[in-house]
Amino acid sequence: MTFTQNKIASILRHSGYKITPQRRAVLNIISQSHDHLTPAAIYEKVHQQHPRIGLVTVYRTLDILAELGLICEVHSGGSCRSYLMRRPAEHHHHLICSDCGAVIDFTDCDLSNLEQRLAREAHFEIKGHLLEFTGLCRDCRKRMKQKKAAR
Amino acid sequence: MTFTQNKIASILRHSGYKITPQRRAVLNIISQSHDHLTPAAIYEKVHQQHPRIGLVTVYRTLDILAELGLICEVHSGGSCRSYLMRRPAEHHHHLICSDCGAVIDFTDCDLSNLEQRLAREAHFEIKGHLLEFTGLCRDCRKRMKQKKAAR
DNA sequence: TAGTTAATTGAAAATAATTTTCATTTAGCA
DNA sequence: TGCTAAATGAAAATTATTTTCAATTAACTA
Ligand SMILES: [Zn+2]
Ligand SMILES: [Zn+2]
Ligand SMILES: [Zn+2]
Ligand SMILES: [Zn+2]
Repeated sequence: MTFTQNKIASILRHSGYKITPQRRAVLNIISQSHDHLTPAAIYEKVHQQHPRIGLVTVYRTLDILAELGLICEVHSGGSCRSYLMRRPAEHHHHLICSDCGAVIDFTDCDLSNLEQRLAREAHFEIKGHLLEFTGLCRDCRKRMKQKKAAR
Repeated sequence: MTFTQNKIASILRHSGYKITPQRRAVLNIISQSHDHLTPAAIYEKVHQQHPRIGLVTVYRTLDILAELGLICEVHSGGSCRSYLMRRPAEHHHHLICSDCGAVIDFTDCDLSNLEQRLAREAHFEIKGHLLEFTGLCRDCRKRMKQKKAAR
């Protein structure tokens, strides 16, 4: 479950941002897709429902949504800057299929031991972390097995 | 300690690549810097010693070196596509200072429990992971403290 | 060591990604 | 219903990356 429309609207408003149809449209697209989407892909989809929207607005909207933590940026695998809807409240990470790009969330990263050790050893004050696993999703594994069997 | 020049040359040659002065120069710059460098920054430095080198060659060289695992790509923090020398043989990760960009390596990530759990729950075949911590390095922490004290 | 050849290079052009500028429009509020 | 600051879209500007192609060169062979 993602944030509700209302919750999102309230967060935007409280941060001094207006709720515009364009911003709604971008949010809708991202929350409807389970995959991560590049700015260009988001633009394309939004554009179908909202032909007058500009790519610039998509970029600006993404910056705001990411800044507010409503969406998250995904890095692994080729293209930088893709976006995913953020699950509410909870810190989480992604499992990304290197074949089809499917994204699965997980929440219990439990890096606190590692974090403490590193902070101590490197005299770092750790503020955050980026953790992503890559591999093959269930479907892609199946597909590969079938291919192999067919040979 | 990074790979020796010879080791690197041998890896390149075994993969069918030639050892050119340009490739040497790019490797030297990356291995001499402890920070991660963008393609543009690498180009700038290489260019000083090697004025006739083109940015295109830098891009092509980076692609090859990354493909062979001799350097690694760093993602966090603003600009995508920065490169760091890879420490030999061992799997490792980075601590990145969000203030000055300093990079510190660490090796013992020990994500195997998490990995197994995720593989089981999500039916994923996990092939790799991306883990980076961000925070403040020793020096930047000091600097901040001094600033605070001065107020 | 000279000759051969496929890989590599650099310059320029092409393409793609992102940001800036600015005149016009609009959401949110009184 | 106005008012106003924020947001928008179009176009231009900037930045990042890739492609193309003729000239050069590293590595191998005779
Ligand atoms: Zn898949
Ligand atoms: Zn985490
Ligand atoms: Zn620092
Ligand atoms: Zn690891």
